[in-house]
Amino acid sequence: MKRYWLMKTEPETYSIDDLKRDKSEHWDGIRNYQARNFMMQDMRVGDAVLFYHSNCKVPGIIGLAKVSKEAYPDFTAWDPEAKYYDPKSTSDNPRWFMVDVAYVKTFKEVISLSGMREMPELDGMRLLQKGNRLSIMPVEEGQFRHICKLAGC
DNA sequence: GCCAACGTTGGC
DNA sequence: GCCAACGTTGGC
Repeated sequence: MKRYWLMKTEPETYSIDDLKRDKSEHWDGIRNYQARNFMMQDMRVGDAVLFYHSNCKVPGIIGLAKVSKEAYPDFTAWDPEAKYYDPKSTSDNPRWFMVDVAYVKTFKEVISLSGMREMPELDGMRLLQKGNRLSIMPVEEGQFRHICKLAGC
């Protein structure tokens, strides 16, 4: 069964343009167990990913990507120089995992968070729930289709 | 830059 | 196992 996801990133750190340039990239730095478990247990190659820009002028969904490699250990956790170094994660017993994500398309216009809050079709969407801080979360098929339709894809 | 919401850590 | 303290996320 194909699944649908939303993945957040700060455009100043890694934007949709960066992914377009790289074509496919490993999604390192996830240090939250819920997000990790989604990657490890549920993400499969070919799953669709809504690409979300956070912490910026107009937060919202800016494009489409897809999972291009299933979960494997996040080796950046082993690097003492890396920003998300975690001494409790080792190569023998990795604590953190990542998937690879491939570029699909950039939307002509960002589908803003505030806009999505106005859409009755998206009622109950996880992204819109109060206090939500997950950087990786599942999206229901109907919600995904609605967003795709708006984006013209 | 502020701050609400949430997750994690660690003392007890 | 409780919970206070702390750190982080991310909208505004």
